[in-house]
Amino acid sequence: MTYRAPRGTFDVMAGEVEKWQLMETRAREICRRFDYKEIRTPIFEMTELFQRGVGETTDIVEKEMYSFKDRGDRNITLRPEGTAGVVRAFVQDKVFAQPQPTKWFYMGPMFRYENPQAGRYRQFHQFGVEVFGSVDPALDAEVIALGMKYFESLGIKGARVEINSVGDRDCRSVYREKLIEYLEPYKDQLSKHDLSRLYRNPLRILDSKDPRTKEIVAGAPSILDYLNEKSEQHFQALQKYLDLLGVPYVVNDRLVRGLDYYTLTAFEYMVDIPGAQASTIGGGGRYNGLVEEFGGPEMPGMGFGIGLERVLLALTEEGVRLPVDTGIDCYIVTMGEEAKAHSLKILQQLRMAGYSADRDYLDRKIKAQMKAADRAKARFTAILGDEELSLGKIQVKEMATGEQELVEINQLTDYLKQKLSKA
RNA sequence: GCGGCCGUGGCGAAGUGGUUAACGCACCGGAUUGUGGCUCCGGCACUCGUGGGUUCGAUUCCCACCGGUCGCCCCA
Repeated sequence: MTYRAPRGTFDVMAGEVEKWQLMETRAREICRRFDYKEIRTPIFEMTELFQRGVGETTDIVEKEMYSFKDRGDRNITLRPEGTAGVVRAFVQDKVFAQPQPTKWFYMGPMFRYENPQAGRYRQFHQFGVEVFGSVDPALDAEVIALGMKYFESLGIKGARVEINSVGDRDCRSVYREKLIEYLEPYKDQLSKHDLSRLYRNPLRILDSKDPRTKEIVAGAPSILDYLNEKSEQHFQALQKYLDLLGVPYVVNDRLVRGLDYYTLTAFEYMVDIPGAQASTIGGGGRYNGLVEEFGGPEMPGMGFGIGLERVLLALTEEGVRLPVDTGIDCYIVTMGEEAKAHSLKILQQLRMAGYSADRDYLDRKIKAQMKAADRAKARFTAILGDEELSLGKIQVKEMATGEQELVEINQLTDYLKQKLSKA
């Protein structure tokens, strides 16, 4: 084997691609119902956009970006997540000047330079939504519910959501100080990694996986005790709306997302996937300062990103039924050069009439052609030889029953139409 | 970046320091020169990830590298 797909990437072929189509179809459908329009932004952006947007101290920016210089010496990065580009588009195209809110969804590949494992790839895919222009916590609830309905529509039953509030800039800076104050005495007990985050990004220590750190963090103050009036009200209202919508959720005050831009609401979708320890299949939150950060007006935002590779894992794990290969309507078997040539015309007619049809292109004998018809799961096989051709007729065999009829060639389409509509 | 496991035909998988590298599936052909699914027969790896070493001899032993996979960190 000379070439293979780059590390952390993969090809999707027949048998698997149907699952992807299903995930995409359901996403579009749910977005239509919630009135979200699709937005497509470039797969690469200027590196600085992600540095500013995602945050300098995040793992994504520090060690996971696919960055390079293009021939014009520009610093380019393959998008590691969807929000930054969408916000950039919102500002660049001055969509903020239009009636609000703006409700968008997107779907497509994202890139992160990480070591691949179950449910983690270097090119992975996300379905995400972003809403701009409203601070109404009902919108937070709608976004969260949209994701849950998406999982439901795919037949994933075990999805749940954890929510938290990381407060606004004011209360978060107060909390940040309190947290550092609490952690400082344990300085020498923190793992080197956690220690390195103590002053740069202390909130992230809260969801550290290090066992010792976990013990220490267990006694740390909760951000929920430091929410100011506004943040507290927002969080309470969100919970009320989620209850109203019947969305099951758990409040997790240690939940901190890996991106810096979140304010107020932060949440994660989880589903247990045995085999892979990755239980998070999506996450999101509010980012009320991001539009301004990118040079737009003060304009709130809210959204999520869902990892389709992980949805796929959940789908497979829960044994969700997927669309099956239905096979073609008609396979044309021919004998002789004249018949072979004529079959092209018949094929075209069938196809234009809306039927799926195919024939042999490998000069195979009749037996092998029949075998190919069987493999193509053809419901009917039309057999054309010199005898039939001279009569202007064609043998039509129904594969399931083995019944065969001689039909006028120019009535083949009608014949199939009648037969297929009965099934 | 770190750690475990693995690397034999299109796929799955056995095997051994030494003449022809099992088997199953798939595929191709034939039995049936105009008819699929069943059956039977035949074909299908100048070679065991790559390079180096040990040896009279290596797919089998050792080393390195590459790749895959799972995990850590972190996340989707």
